[in-house]
Amino acid sequence: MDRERLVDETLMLLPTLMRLVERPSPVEMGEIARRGLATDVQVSPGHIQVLIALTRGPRSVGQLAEEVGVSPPAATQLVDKLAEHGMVDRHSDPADRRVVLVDYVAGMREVASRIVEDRRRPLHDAMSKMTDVEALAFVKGLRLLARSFGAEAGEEV
Amino acid sequence: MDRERLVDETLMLLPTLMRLVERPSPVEMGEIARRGLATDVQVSPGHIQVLIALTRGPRSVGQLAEEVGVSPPAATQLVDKLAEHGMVDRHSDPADRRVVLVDYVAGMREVASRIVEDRRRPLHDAMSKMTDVEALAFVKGLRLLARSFGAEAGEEV
DNA sequence: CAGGTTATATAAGCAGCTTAACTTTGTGGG
DNA sequence: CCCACAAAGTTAAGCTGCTTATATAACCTG
Repeated sequence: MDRERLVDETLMLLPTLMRLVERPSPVEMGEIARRGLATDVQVSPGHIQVLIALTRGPRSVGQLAEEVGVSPPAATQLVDKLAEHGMVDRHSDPADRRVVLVDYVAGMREVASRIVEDRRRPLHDAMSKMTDVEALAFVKGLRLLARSFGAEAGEEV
Repeated sequence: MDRERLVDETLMLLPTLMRLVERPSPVEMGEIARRGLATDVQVSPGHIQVLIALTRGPRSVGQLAEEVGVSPPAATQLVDKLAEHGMVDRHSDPADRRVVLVDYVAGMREVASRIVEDRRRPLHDAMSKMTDVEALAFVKGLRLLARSFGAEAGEEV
């Protein structure tokens, strides 16, 4: 099989895809607005990643940075913005007061889930056109790529 | 099967992957340096996309913008930088002098191919761990996602 | 309790994109 | 024939999301 062509097609598709994903969609703003929050919110992929990570429980800023794959200052920034809009809260870990634990503001878990849902939709649509085997292979591919590029970038494991 | 989990994992993986892909890798610079060109070159995913697109023949700036999935000014910028480093050339289309045709500078086709090769490597490594079926499913998934997100972003077809 | 390390935050700066406005070239009806 | 409009590209201005370097506070160890 001609893998070279697949590789090149991936090199063409991946950046284009990410530009589309990054393109601000006004949908979430409406969703937030309906809750009486600020209407000019831009929800970036990074914010979505944080919201998803938090569904699995509170996280320190450092853990978020690692899970999302950004530097600690970038994680601080992501949390700043989400906190600014009342989505999440910071409180320092009683066990280690250097650590800042981030969690949903009470009642915002559901709002977050709706915001994430909006992001999920196009992805869901795309996946509905794949078989189970294809969907699994796709995600497996993403995992392999992330690992491979991570190694290239000198990621310590 | 639990598609929701796959969707969420994709939402977590995709942005992380793109950050890794965007991370400047010093490899290409070395490659370029060996040819006597400037050593401080940063080759972004967008530049790689242009270089790949040009392997299929000369392209107008507008065509490049469309293939790469960016606005015309962004395409101009990409071409600017590649031209600055002597990789590509502009000449106006004799048939329509508004059109600017972009093509490799003589002899740079091979250099470009080496630069792209460096980008290909981690991708190639990752794909070598997939079966043929998986690799095809992966690329098919990327295509579906690009289409789906493109539709969401109001892409005219 | 001094000195080093760790977790987060602040500051400064850069790359890549966007929209808006401008220039040049092509086109089609009066 | 020419004038108004459309199209291709560029220039300008501005924003976002990241990075590294630096600062601050808390923890830990001899």
